[in-house]
Amino acid sequence: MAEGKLTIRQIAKLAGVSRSTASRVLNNRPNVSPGMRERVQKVIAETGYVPDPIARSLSSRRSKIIGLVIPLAIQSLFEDPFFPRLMQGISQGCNDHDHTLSLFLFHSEEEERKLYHRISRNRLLDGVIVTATRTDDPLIPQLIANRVPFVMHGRHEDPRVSFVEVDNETGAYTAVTHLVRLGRQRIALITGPAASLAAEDRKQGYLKALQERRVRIDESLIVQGDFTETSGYEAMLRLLPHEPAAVFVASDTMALGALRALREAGKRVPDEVALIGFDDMPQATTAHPPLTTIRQPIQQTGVLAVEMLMDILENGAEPSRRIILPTELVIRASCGSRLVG
Amino acid sequence: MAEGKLTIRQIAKLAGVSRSTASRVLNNRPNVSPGMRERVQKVIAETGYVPDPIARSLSSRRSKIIGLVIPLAIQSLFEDPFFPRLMQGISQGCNDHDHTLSLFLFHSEEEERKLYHRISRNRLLDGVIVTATRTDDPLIPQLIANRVPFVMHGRHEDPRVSFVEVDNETGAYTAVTHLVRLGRQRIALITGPAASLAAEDRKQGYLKALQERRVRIDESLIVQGDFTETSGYEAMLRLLPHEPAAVFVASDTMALGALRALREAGKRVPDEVALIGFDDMPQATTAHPPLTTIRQPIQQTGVLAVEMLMDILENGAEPSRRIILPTELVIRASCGSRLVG
DNA sequence: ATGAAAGCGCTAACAT
DNA sequence: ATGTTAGCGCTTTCAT
Repeated sequence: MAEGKLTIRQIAKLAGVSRSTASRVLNNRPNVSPGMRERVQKVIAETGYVPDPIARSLSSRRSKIIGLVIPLAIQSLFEDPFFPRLMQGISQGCNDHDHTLSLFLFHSEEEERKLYHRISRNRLLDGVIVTATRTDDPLIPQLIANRVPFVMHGRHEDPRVSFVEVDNETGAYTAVTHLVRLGRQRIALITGPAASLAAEDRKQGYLKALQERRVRIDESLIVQGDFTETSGYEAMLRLLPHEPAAVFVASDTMALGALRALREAGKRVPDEVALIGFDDMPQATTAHPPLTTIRQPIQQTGVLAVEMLMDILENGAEPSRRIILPTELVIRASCGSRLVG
Repeated sequence: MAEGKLTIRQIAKLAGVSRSTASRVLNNRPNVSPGMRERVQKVIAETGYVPDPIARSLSSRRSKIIGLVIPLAIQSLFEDPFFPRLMQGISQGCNDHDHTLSLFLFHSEEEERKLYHRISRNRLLDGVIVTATRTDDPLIPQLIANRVPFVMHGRHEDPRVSFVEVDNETGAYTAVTHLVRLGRQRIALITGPAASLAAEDRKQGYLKALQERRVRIDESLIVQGDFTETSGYEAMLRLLPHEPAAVFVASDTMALGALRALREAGKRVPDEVALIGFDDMPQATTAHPPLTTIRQPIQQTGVLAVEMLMDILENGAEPSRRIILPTELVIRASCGSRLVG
């Protein structure tokens, strides 16, 4: 079976056609007679031939590889269950569209700088998906300057940037409104890092919900975390002296931390303090008590990010695209009511 | 600055040398006079030229891309904090060795089959890292048959397979011995899936520790989980009627589930039931009570897997390599003693 | 030490 | 509908 290396030349020879014809059937292109097509396909099947993607890339100028870049600035979050979900979605999108996924993580600023340069100037990647990062992450302008097609996962303020995100503000608004309707006073907020637009949007949703209900904003009821469990724990500790009756926590992971602080302080949830998280991670279900939360379709955002990128690859980056997906309130025990608000 | 597309030809022209010379300095090869070398380097720096990796790959037959394959069989575990850690290690290894990492996940058996075929026959990847999977995963023989250099993360029984793993048996042995020394009777085991060699090795360690102390093995104290939190919970539920005084749980994630079952059953940990997990995940520290566990150097195994693969790439796959890393007992509150056994 | 030239395996424009 | 041919951008003999 293995007569010489298996190249399109071999296939063409074995099928008794020219390389172009072999190439045509390989790429499912028209202008091949049914008989020829079948003959070539038979040879391909028999030999198990797979065209060399490198050679293909060189001549077609499309590598069919896209990069997923997770900047250093948010790598502390990489252990959050959020990422596996996102990666599953992105991987699925890639597989669906017959592309290979490359993953870029960094372990020092120097490494990041070096790879940012490569990613933007290299022609290895057809396009890039960048996860939400500091708004001033230098990768974004670099990608734009070098005309590398890319999509952000999470919104970005530059109007030229295409992104897919989730309606964080409305999600947070829904959560807080739910707490208000349940009659909770003194609703606190554990927010995410200041540099995160998602965190910022969730904070806006919180503020909007309270303002709409004419509730005075109490700054001492707003503390900042960084999306990690520990930061949720510490934030709750700082909140405790101010006696919140409810807390909207900007991520489930932080909510788990808050829950831990509450348990150690002997506070009953939801009786004394009601809690609502954000994300709807698997752990939300098994938490004690189970966490009411705002579900966001993470995996789907991954699939859509790939789809958006494919669209850009085919039709150009302009005009920029935006997709904003809705969230959903999932009521469990931690908010003190199974009533839908 | 941008006169024509930036190719090695341009660089050579700008530096006033031939392409060969430009190529030599690009690849840090000898036989270039210092003066020439400097001139070329200057041009490269000024233009920000990055050689096209695709063209490079085609002519050098080395893509500098390695694949990380996570088979469908274990994708339910992909949300375990284990994976981000592993991926960070592997990514670090790749960056250190100037290689790109591609990630392969699957979402159906058909997709897996198709991609297995490509991965093995494609010359896109220089090599592959495969995470521990079913012992009969068809990928392994396919990679061998097609002479694709690869390394397994987790041991494999085929003697031709190179792998890096952790000393699971000794780790488990240490954990159980610790429980014995603390005077616990009726030490139970929550094990991982039968198809997992790591789970099997941990079970062997459990058995060995008990046998060595002449403790009778009680089959009703051995229940199987699948490494997920829920399975740990359910396993503990099944264990409860048999009144174990201690449980060695084959992963921290399952231990968290066991802890939940224990809490709901009103059992005090460690007073009534002592617990030791495996992995030393971040959650082990913040669990209630904090989890005594067997720490395994996950990230390091990732780095080493890449290093082993690089070695194979340079020096051939034979003889097969094996690295087995030691584990470490980390004593916290859940085992009922801070005494080192 | 340097350069000329032959590929690497494929796609795509062009010719038939 | 099919075949011929010229690259894609680089590495790598082989001359010099």
